Amino acid sequence: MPVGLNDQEIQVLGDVVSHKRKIQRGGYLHRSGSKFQSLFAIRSGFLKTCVLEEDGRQQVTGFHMTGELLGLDAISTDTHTCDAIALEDSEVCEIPFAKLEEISRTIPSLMRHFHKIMSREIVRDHGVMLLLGSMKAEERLASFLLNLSRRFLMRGYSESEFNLRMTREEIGSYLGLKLETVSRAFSKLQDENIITVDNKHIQINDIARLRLKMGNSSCIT
Amino acid sequence: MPVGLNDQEIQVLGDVVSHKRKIQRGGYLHRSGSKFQSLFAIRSGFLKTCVLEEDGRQQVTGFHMTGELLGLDAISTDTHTCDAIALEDSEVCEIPFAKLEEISRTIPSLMRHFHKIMSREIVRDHGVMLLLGSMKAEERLASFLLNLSRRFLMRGYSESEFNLRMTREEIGSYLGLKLETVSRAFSKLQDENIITVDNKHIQINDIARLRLKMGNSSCIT
DNA sequence: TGTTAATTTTGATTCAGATCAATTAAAGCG
DNA sequence: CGCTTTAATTGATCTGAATCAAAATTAACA
Repeated sequence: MPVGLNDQEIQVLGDVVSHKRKIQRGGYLHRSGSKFQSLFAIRSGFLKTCVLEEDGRQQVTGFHMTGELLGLDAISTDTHTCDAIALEDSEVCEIPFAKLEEISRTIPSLMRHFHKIMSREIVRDHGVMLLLGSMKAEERLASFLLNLSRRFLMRGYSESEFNLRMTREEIGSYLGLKLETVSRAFSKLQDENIITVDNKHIQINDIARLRLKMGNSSCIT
Repeated sequence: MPVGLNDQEIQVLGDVVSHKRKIQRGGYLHRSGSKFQSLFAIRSGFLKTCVLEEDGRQQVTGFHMTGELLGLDAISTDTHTCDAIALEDSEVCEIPFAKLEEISRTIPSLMRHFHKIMSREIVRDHGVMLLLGSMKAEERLASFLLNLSRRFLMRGYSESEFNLRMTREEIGSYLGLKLETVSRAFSKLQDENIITVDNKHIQINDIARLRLKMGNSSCIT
């Protein structure tokens, strides 16, 4: 559901503007404050975006996987507003933004598509705002897992079994919870036989009940 | 800070595509689920956007004033994802989106400007996510007031004295708090002589201390 | 492969904010 | 203008998540 391109669309963009870049686990794709030149389409891997607060702690603003587009926030001021860090070895395709704008002038469908992607990011953020503003810990985690599940499914992976790339602390940061609370929520869902947790390996045993846990189905579509 | 156009920019757009529309207090500019055709530039007034949850309660996703652009979320699916309701008599300028895209193809600076506006909305949402994910009640209210203050200032109004257009409940919904908590936070700030509250009338007595209250200055820029 | 560091789980306690409840104040309206 | 409805304040209590603390597990790496 989050900002995404299908394989074919990535291909089209790739033909036009392609400059691949590898980032290894823990490496930065870009840093907050750095000059914005290009958007990045993720070809493989898994990244997080986060902002550094002055006290040194960081707040995760999103997790991003293959097919998603990073850097949309930087268009506003020509400066990146967050760090993008690889949670596993990743490969991205650099898309010089000026070029993208230029090309989209002559290909209306590309322009339209790009606008839809930006808009989808806004809708996604509103979903997260709803989650943070109105859901309790267990509901947040259920939403989060269902969101990951759907994204893995869309990419041809299992929707019921996957490995988390991020720590409990990073999940907590994203969901507005402390890591202990995240851990407890995992344990609770496991006690109810809704999921099976083995450290980073998650198995969803009863997706319907997980959806019920989330309650408010309008969130994180 | 939120998505905005200056007077001149509104003028430019207005020359190209202008169809004004008045919405009286309590009226809908658009409803969730309705077909998306146009963006709306606010010429005067004050609106809120909100999503209706299935239980009938509504969650406020934003407050919007003169010069701001509404409807960006609807581009994604050609369907509005939220309700936009006037909190006071308002006037908007309708901007048919297809026309905007067409024109922006020939005016690069307009296209660029539009992209910046969408991006700014994403940045704004990230700020709200940060607020909801990591700030406590008093800090949230301080952020909210400072944000309003700055927006009023940008529009030529007093930054230290203004009337709220929304209820405590709507503020709470936006900030992820209950209305009682919002009320208590107002009282607390007043007890500390940082602000003076007279129902909907707010006077900021010590903007520096209000900023300190907010703490983490990276939020809601 | 052993040693250290990081991560995760679980328990006990505390606290901010929700909830429940009642009063006061303001706004709509016949 | 008085009556009704809606909004706001304030208090008392309860609760979910934070915090503090310790143990267990996993990962990193020399």
